[in-house]
Amino acid sequence: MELKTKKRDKDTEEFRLILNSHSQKITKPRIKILKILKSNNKPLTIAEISEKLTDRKIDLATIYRTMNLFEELRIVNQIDFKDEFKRYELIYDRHHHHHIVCRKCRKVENVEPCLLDNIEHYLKDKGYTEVTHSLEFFGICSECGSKN
Amino acid sequence: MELKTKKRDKDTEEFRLILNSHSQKITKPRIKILKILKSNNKPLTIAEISEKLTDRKIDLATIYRTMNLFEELRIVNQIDFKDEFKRYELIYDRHHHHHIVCRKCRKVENVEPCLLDNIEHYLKDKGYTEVTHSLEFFGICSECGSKN
DNA sequence: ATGGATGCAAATGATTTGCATGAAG
DNA sequence: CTTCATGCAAATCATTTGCATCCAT
Repeated sequence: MELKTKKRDKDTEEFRLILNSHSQKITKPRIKILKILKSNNKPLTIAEISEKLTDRKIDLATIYRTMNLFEELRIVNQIDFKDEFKRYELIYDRHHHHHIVCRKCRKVENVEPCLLDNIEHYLKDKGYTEVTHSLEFFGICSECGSKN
Repeated sequence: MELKTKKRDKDTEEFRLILNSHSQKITKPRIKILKILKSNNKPLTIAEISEKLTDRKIDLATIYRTMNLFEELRIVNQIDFKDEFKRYELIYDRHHHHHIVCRKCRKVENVEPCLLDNIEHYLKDKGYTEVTHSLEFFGICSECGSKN
């Protein structure tokens, strides 16, 4: 309880600084959404974010607007798992990584090594600036594979 | 004209074989859509496919159903450029490549080298099967960059 | 005070679906 | 002939938008 409160305050402080550095207003919905994103280790859909708001619900329109803002500010990354939902993940404090998604059970794991810096350099040589990339893997995980 | 007809017939023959090998019926809409995908070098949206149907229009519902079928059969790849539209590209006859999309003008170029086989092996070692990946790059192209 | 964020309701727009008809094997 | 694809219209559902109100600065 004591620990939890401490951690919460520390995160809040961090999020206030981030919003401030982008000249954005510090509001309850924004802080709450950032906390939910931080406490989850996988990309979340809008619906999942909404469900995790246990206390007071935030309007869906607000969540959509907030995520669009965060994406523009590059606070979150929009990730496509080739289903019908867009997913979002915090990027400000994580080292760059990717995902492997099971085509059957939709389980998500992180893929740590990022070996794409050389390709990004190649593109920069071609004249592109602000180069980023989006990389996701898809497969059948061992549990789903053995169940056939 | 003669050449064009020849080429058309050759493609048609190829597409008939592909559909046949998946026990799928050979229909005019399917052949037409495959031809459009083949004669374009970049991933197309449903709307773009529809526009390119100059002679007789195919119903949008049919295009959607066809693309969903082709995706399941792995005849096309669904590609996400982080805008509001899904895009589709033929995969059966191309060597694996990726894209670089300009964030401003949305120009698309191919990125040829694919250096990800080592990561796919790593994932297979972890127990995943049928591993594929989806990789797109985003940046500002030199024209858009100089225009500022 | 005041500009921007939120909530609510309504609109939008891509995608899906039900059903009758038509074409493929 | 029988199954399945197509066209059309209607439905669905994620996402956006307009507007009045509220809150952060």
